[in-house]
Amino acid sequence: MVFNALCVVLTQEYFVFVPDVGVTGRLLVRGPYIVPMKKDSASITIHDIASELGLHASTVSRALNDNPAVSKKTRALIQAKAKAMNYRPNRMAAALRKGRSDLLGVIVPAIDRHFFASVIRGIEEEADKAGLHVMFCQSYDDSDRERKLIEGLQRLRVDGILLSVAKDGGNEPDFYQSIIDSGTPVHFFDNAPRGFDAAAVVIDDRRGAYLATKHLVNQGVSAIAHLRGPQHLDIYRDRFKGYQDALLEAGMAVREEFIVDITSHFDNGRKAFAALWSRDAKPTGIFSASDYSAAGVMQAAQEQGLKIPRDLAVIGFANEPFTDLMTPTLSSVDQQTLSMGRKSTRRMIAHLKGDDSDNQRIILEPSVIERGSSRLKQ
Amino acid sequence: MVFNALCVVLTQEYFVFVPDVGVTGRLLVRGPYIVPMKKDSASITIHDIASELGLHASTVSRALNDNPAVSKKTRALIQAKAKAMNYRPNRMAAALRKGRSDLLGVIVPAIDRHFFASVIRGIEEEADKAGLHVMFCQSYDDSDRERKLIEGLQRLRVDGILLSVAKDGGNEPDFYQSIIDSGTPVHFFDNAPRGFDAAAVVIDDRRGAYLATKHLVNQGVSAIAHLRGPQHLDIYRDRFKGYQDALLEAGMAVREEFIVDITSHFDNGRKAFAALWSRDAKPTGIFSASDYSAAGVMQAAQEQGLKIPRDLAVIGFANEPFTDLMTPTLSSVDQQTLSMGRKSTRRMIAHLKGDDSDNQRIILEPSVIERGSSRLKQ
DNA sequence: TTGTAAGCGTTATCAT
DNA sequence: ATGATAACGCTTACAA
Repeated sequence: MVFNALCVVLTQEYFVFVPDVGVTGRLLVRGPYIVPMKKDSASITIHDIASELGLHASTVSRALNDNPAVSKKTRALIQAKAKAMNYRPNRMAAALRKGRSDLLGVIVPAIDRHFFASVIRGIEEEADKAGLHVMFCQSYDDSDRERKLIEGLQRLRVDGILLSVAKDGGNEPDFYQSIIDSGTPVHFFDNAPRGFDAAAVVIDDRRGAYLATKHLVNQGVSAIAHLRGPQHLDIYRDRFKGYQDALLEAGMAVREEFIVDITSHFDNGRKAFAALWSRDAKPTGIFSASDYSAAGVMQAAQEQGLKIPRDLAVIGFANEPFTDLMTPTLSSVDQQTLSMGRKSTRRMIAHLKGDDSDNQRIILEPSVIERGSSRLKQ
Repeated sequence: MVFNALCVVLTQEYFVFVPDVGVTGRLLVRGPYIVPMKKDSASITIHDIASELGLHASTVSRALNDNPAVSKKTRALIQAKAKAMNYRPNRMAAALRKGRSDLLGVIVPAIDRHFFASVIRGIEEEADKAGLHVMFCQSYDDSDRERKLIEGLQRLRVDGILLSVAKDGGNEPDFYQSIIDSGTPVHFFDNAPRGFDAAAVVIDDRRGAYLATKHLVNQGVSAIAHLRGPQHLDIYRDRFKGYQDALLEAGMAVREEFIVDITSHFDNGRKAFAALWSRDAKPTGIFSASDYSAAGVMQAAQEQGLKIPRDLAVIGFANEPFTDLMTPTLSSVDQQTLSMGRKSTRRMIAHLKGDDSDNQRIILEPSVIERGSSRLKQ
């Protein structure tokens, strides 16, 4: 019992009637007295509830956890009392005792990319269902920060980590393996390391790029450029491969002067346009590995007086919501983000329940979203 | 000590040499023996480190917390050992004992709105500096969910909660007051309840709206419509007031037919344009309380063949990054998001350190970002 | 059905 | 400078 208030009563005379005894009389009260204040709900424990009810803390614990061993009556009594006292179970204490925090750690490069916000939504849905809480962190694509975040989550004793690897590519597969070996389950999504068997849910980037490029081919575009992401990352290498697949299938050459290296930013799209238009051969279509860069290209092209899609058809990758706000709207590739989050989380939950056998790579199917920036026919 | 591996050795003969004693001989080993496996780093405790070093756990604790009472030598020894053993302090246990989790709870409507993602970045910066960890949650503007999240954070024993109130406005000021009374410090940002004294960092919405509308006036726009946010929310009432302030100052009437009620969505912008253009009087400028709706208006207007800003000048509110990607780029009002996050967090930290006197409303100054959608004069 | 007691991994207050 | 010990709030095996 904690005392946080001092009630000073020096001397006070009360006129009292005690009903149970039927006695009336005078009562002289002297002080000071220390009187317990109403406790903060954060400091109310099962012991407080127990003592109010003349029970033991263990019974209260059982009742609040719906343990069938406790009688219906006392359970109802206890639960009502807990509610009345505004009791908040201390999850730290429970976690410490149970050796399980019911916390899931999630690390993404940045939460304000719609792609990740949407995956997170999928994760949240499944975690909520399972009664897990989720701790989101941003690596800002910085692998040093990613390592620190992982260690922080381990200190918090999260039950598992869902990770989309930082795109600076600074952490080796060995590092991730060592985390898993240290006893923290790690499942990957989106950008997953290769080189060892780990549970992962990824998109088929090669096929997504193939479909996007093929879409341009189908629209009758014959000179297709590619804004290519950093080639030290698997996902961007795969997108480049898919681009080549579609060109080769259509009998078109992969032309060096039609490839511009970018990172996923708006300004890089503008620069890419400038680079392409400084060369002799001009493309009539662009497949960009990034929506942001595609948006930059569109803006720069329009400033040059080009009509999109007539003079230049554009398609991006990731289906960010702003693609729908542009003029014309920007075609893109959808990555089944919600599904990615849900699937990842469901597998992690299965893993935590003891099924740690599933360390396959699940590969989701992307789909092209056709919008104004690439619609030439029909 | 936990044993998680069984090493079965039935009978095995070893030829051994014991250097310290200088004895050579035969050793007959019988089994089975239970052999401790290398422990998961999550299960290594200060007791393990202590016993490896022949010290006591309390000394290890002191050393790892840089308590000056422990000698330089042993401290270095202990810290090296902890590193070698890949020790991860159990924050749950520390929090339980210290009565302080070093966790900050943050609730925002949605993390994929750039406004909130940016405030969060500011929060993260300051929290990192102070060694606090942050738990982000999304209310999706649902006040039921907001209540559940708050309770969840209380169970986690976060030291304080930073809250941007859900925009469905379902929770009364009394509710928030009761949370604070229950002992959990709550500071508000962005959308803060009125009716009681609570620490809050908000933007001067009225002034932001005034500046935006005045900007249109200065560009020579004479018929200015307003896409008006839900009037049960202070922030949108204020933006409406600022709009009126600027009109009155310019000697313009506030015309009923130029006001359309929206919620902050792209489609509502499109609908608003349709509504405005179905009426007799057509505006030549629009101040929208939301960037998303402003984007919708722009798109719908352009589809009708209107030239922006020539036929219709547009300015939004919030300065979402997509405003820079549009054609033309969309003017908006910046809300000092980073600053909002930083200031909020710094005050909460001061509060947690014992200074709970500061429950003022801090009001930040907004600024107009002029872009293509409203630039009529040079 | 309920009570008792031990223990989860720390930190803080004593001793030594 | 270090060790012993209790306590934080909970769960759970065991006892009654």
